[in-house]
Amino acid sequence: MRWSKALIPTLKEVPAEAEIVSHKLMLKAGLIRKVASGLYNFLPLGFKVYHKVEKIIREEMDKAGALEILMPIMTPAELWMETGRWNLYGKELVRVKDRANREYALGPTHEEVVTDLARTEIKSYRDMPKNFYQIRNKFRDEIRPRFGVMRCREFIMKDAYSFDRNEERAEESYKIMFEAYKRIFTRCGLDFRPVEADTGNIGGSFSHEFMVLANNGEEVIVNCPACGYAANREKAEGVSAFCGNDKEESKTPEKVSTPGQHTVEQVTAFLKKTPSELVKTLLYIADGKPVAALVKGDDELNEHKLKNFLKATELIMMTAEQVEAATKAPVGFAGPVNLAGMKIFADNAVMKMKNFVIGANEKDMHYINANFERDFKVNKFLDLRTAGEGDTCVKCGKVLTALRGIEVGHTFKLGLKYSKAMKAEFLDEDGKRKPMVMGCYGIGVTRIVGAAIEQGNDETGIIWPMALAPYQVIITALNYKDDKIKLLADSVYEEFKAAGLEVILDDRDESAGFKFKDAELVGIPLRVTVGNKAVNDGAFEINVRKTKEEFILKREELLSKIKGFVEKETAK
RNA sequence: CGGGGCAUAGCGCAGGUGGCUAGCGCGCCUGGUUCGGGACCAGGAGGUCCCCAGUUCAAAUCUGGGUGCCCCGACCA
Repeated sequence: MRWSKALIPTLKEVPAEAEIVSHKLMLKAGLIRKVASGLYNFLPLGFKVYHKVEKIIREEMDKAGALEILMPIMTPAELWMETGRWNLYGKELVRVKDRANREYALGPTHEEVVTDLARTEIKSYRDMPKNFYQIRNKFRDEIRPRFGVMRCREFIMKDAYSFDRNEERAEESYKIMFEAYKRIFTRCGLDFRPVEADTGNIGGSFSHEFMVLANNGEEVIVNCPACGYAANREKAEGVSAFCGNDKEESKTPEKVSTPGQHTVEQVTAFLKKTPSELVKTLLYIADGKPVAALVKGDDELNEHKLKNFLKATELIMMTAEQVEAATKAPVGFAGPVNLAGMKIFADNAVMKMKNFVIGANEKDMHYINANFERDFKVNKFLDLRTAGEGDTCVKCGKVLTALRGIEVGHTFKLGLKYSKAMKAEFLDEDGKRKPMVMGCYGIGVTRIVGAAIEQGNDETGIIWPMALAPYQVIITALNYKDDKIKLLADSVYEEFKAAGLEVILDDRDESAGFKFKDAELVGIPLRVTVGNKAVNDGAFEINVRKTKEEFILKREELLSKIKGFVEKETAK
């Protein structure tokens, strides 16, 4: 490609809308342009990178035995009703009507559609295992699209779905995908980590997320450097550093006045205690029923854990009015004593506490020296708190750390959730009809482009991993109007092209500095400068974007050295 | 969904106490000079001042309503 013929609209100033570095650089380097909130045009350079990611994914999926198909974006409501997700998915589902007023969802994921396909086409255990995948646009009406291509309303996802005759085979399929994912992200040149994750909206028995490690990541990963345990914060387990004071003598409970003290910090400071000596009572409505959750004052309740335990489809914190109705006291004084009409669940860390502070369900009043059993009953102790940095690892007992990550892939072992709901059955060897055991596996293809930049950049611009770079080499022809330089630059360009290198020739009538800056911004891994030094002395300056190394090559060694470098840098 | 902010040329911004032809930098076009780190000179093009209504002799500017975009929050006991 000749730069003069391309469309690479680099910017000196970034549009004010961009917040994080990858978004800024994608705009600045002319990779994307916004159409509306959460909707982007991919310009030629950005789309080239996208294609590189897509190619790697397709190669690895095919190698893993998955079968590429194409399913419609517009999917009939009836399918979604079969699994109940027409209602469950909520506002995130983009719904459209056709001229006959029939309803459709623009697919946010395709479990219903593939399961429908599988139930008609897979009839026997002999037809399995099967793994269908597609690479397509997905639609999710996000509450808040943000960070450019990271969280979009329309994005491109690779989604795969496996069908097996039993649990064991399904686990094999899962493992095959897990390994394929590791290869995919490795080949993309990303620093990533698979972590245990919550199953969320998709459902199923267990899942892993593939996180690209980055400071701007939306996800928090709880990680044990000692044993390798790693999980999404939504799911992670950890033991609170404070382990309780259950050896203490039980003291007499006492109602104390705490006028105007609402928050944990206020109450404990007022009573000259620490937050870890207080148990906070959080009130929720779970599928219409009130529940109370107790966690230590300095811990955070993990709503995912509570929701999963209750098997609730909806878990909403009570409004101030609901709290008043339930506790007969304003918000800030809720406690577990005499809390009528609801079940009380407490975090494991609370179990060992003694003589703690709780709300008294009375305006401006708290109890001190409260204890379990004597003062109130707990229906069940379980892991309810959000784990974090400084906790003790449940696997090995060492200290946990926290990392930030961008979720680029997610694998789920679905089990029978969809096959049962949609009657996707097959005839097994024993002549019995059985539901297929499913797995599903997603990769955010467009998101990988952003994640790669988030991981590879410096003050001058993007630093692409070789495997994702839109071009492997840029030939910067200084003063292309000069016939000698033009002739020489063209000959190098043609030679590289013929040798199969992905090369762009900067033949624009711009100053040297301008072209160097653009090459660095756009992040081409290798730059060959053709100027007077090349014409007069046969000295071609090579610049390595990533390391800022600089060296001089002779004309005849250019191709082989450059080619060697590209091959070495491309992860296999 | 709650809170906050912004909206003026392709991008970044100024103007705003109502007033005459709406500016600046970058980018863009023409010509010339330059040519190894975002060059210089001269000339030029480009605007429904987000939209609708109101106040007024007069609205980018004041008032009301709407829309779009961005940020924060949705962990409060």
